[in-house]
Amino acid sequence: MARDSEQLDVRTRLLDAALGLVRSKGYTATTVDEICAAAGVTKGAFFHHFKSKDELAVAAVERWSTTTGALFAGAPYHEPSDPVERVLAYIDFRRSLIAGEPAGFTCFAGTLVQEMYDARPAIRDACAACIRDHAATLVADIAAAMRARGLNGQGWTAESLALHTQAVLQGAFILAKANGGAAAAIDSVDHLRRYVELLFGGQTLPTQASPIEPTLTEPQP
Amino acid sequence: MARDSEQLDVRTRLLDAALGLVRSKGYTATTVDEICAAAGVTKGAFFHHFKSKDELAVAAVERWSTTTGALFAGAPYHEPSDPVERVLAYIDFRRSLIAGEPAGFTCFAGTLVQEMYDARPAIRDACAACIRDHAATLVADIAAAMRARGLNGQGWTAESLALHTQAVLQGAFILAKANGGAAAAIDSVDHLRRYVELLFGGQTLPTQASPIEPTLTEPQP
DNA sequence: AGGAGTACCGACCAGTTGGTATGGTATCCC
DNA sequence: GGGATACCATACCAACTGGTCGGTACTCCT
Repeated sequence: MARDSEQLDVRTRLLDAALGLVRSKGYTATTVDEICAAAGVTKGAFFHHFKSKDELAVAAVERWSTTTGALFAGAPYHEPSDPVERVLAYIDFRRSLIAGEPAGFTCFAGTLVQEMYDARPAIRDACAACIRDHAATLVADIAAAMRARGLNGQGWTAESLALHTQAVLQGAFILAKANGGAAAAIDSVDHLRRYVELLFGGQTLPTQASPIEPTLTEPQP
Repeated sequence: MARDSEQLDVRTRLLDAALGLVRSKGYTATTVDEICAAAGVTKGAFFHHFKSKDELAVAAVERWSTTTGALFAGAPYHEPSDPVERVLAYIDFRRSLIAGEPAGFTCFAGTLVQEMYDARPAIRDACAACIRDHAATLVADIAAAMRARGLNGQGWTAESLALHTQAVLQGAFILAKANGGAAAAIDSVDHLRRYVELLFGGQTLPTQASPIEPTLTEPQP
């Protein structure tokens, strides 16, 4: 048991180091030596736990999927009884996570798949599963919201709207990286929230006049 | 003049080769030798025209910006007299471009900035300017649409909506790369169109019942 | 003619890359 | 206590990387 926890420790340190480095430098530009240095281990340890750099990448996606999955599963946006409000609360929660440096709030899977989708199918598939699985956690709430508002046969499905939220977030991250800040990304998420409000009827929420509370933008200039 | 056209030819071939390779393999994974081979020139020619690989990247972004700028400037979506319809026609035009392999319809600037935003400020700034300039071409139509529909002080600006369209497109490209096809990206663009319709009043367009013509999806399975 | 400048070639270089070979040590099982 | 195994460190390697440099062919100017 002590051995297992120790093994998990080195392995986890390698994965976390890879997550941080790849999110800011990209996958190809991140070297195995850098990952080892950041994790405080040597190359021998690296290749003891992973057969190759690509295998580490797949494992890192899985770790990213589980850690973010736990974060969202434990987040408070599931509390509202109205499914429409749950969907909006999810968007607000995603919005609240966008702060600081892009490397701190952008999506590892989205970054990785953009770079490696063509060259490494295994990595691409792992990233695709990560994004798809997260989007799937929204489908039940969106479907319930559609039923609650009598929206069906409008030419779109709960699955497509769930994926659309992920597309907006991924695109917002690119804007943030390009503009060097979180402001542009937050603006886009606000548009996403407005879209969901309009889809499900803007009158149902009390915060309609100023749909977004400005308390999360920036502490002090 | 013949010399100039010859110079432009080799330089352009290098830039086009870089555009294609980087869009499918990423910037770091694309080697100078590969670019030279794809362009049919030697390494000596490469470093005659560009002082470094990074300088080529910046020049490639500029070329991408001018070629796509010409494509959009000459596109037919500027024809409708109603500014709302022009905005929707722009979205339809973007939608029609999404077909085939992701490397063929995704955005070079978005791909590049995602990978290099932190390590190479010059490349990031060039990509940011490219995206920002393209978004700026939409602002006049969006602002006119807002005026035409009496939308002001709604908590969003024409600039933010223009950037949001780019965010949706960039995010749609990531979904396409992850899922290995254009379908997911098109779904997201459809949501974007629906958002714009809802913003400016869904009743103003004859295509409201089935907002998207399915003629552009796939020729034959 | 001849010299200067431009465009290009391709062999070469130093540094870096992912990955390996080998050896040492702690723990576990018998 | 002895061997098997997991875990990790160090030294090392072949391949590849961006970039350099001496040389060549060609054009233009005078």
